[in-house]
Amino acid sequence: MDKRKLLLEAATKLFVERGLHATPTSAISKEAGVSAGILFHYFKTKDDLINELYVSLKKDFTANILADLDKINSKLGKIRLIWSNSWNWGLNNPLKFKFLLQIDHTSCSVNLKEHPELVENFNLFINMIQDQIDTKIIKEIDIQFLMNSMFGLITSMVKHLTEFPELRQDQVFIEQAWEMFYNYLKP
Amino acid sequence: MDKRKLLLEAATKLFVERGLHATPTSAISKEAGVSAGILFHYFKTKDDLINELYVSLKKDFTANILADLDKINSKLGKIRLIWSNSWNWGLNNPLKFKFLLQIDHTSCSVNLKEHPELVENFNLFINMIQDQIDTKIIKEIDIQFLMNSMFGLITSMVKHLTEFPELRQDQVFIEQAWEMFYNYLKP
DNA sequence: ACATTTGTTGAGTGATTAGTCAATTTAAAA
DNA sequence: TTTTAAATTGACTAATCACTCAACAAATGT
Repeated sequence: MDKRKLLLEAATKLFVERGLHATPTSAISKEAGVSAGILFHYFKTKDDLINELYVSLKKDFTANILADLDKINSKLGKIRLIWSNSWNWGLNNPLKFKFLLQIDHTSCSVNLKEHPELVENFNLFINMIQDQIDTKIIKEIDIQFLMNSMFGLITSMVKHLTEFPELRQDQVFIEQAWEMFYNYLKP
Repeated sequence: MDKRKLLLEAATKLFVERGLHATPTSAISKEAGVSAGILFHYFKTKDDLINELYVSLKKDFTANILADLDKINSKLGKIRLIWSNSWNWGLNNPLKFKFLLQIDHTSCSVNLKEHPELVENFNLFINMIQDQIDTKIIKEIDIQFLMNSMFGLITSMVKHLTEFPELRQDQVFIEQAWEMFYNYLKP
């Protein structure tokens, strides 16, 4: 029974259900089934909890979307894998996914650049794309822009499929959307 | 000096800058340059203010993206116009745009379906797309899914262009992104 | 001119919240 | 076993917040 973990999970659930502004720390500890005080044993402040939760989920996400990348040889295949990895993580972790989205759209003083693990994965992605541009596998394009478009597209589609699960022939959508996106990336 | 309007504008700014959870009503009235009490003359509660702000901006947005639609005859041209209208509204109203995004990604008990004006515009859009599917101008696709993908893509790109204005050859991006999306829509 | 409504103020209130802390339990080390 | 350290509790506090209200000002109608 790792109470720290219980707190983080309870927080994720409540933040997504009610929003940051309507989730007191007392509700979090109650949901986690622990005392009110222990929250401040593991986290200095409420903001600190939000921060740590966000960073840990972001790490979870980036680690997962880069999984098995070395098993693919084709350069294009690598982007394609990242594409479906992101998609699958989103569909398999709807709560975590919604929490990340929520924070990404709120001013929340979380500085991701302080976390070397994240910066490293981020650079890995950037370098990979740059290499693909250099070798003319994809067209000349601002990489940040590409990244945001890509995740923006995935995000909105995953959000929709999570809301309307009856639609889910997941893999079909992944494939179709990928084709659209690759059409855009082609030189 | 419409104090109601001043309050809404101040609220938009502060909500975007600090987030809902870190913006007390006192800060809003201070930013607006009015007394603390008057906020509750114009809005029953803080949530009520958030609600009214959101609905009014959503109306502003939908009204604008459907503007001049009757001046275009080509069916495809109509979607294309909605595309660039959305894009332009986002770029021209960055604060309002970010606020809408923020609420859309937070659980906030705002019920848009209570507002006939919004429902009407929403149906207008849906019917237009359905007609285009029927006349084989675009492919068979779940309309809600199409809508979310479309606005998801626009959203992420607008967000990026707002953050990095140096990139902005706006119209080029609008055109390129539209081509990608149309490629997806083609039967 | 007066009366009536509407807009505006800001000090005040009760409720809620983040965060503390002394006391107690549990676990680990010696 | 004894000692020491770490985890856990929940009542408590100080601060903050949403919201009220009595008093006043401005506008509007008669």
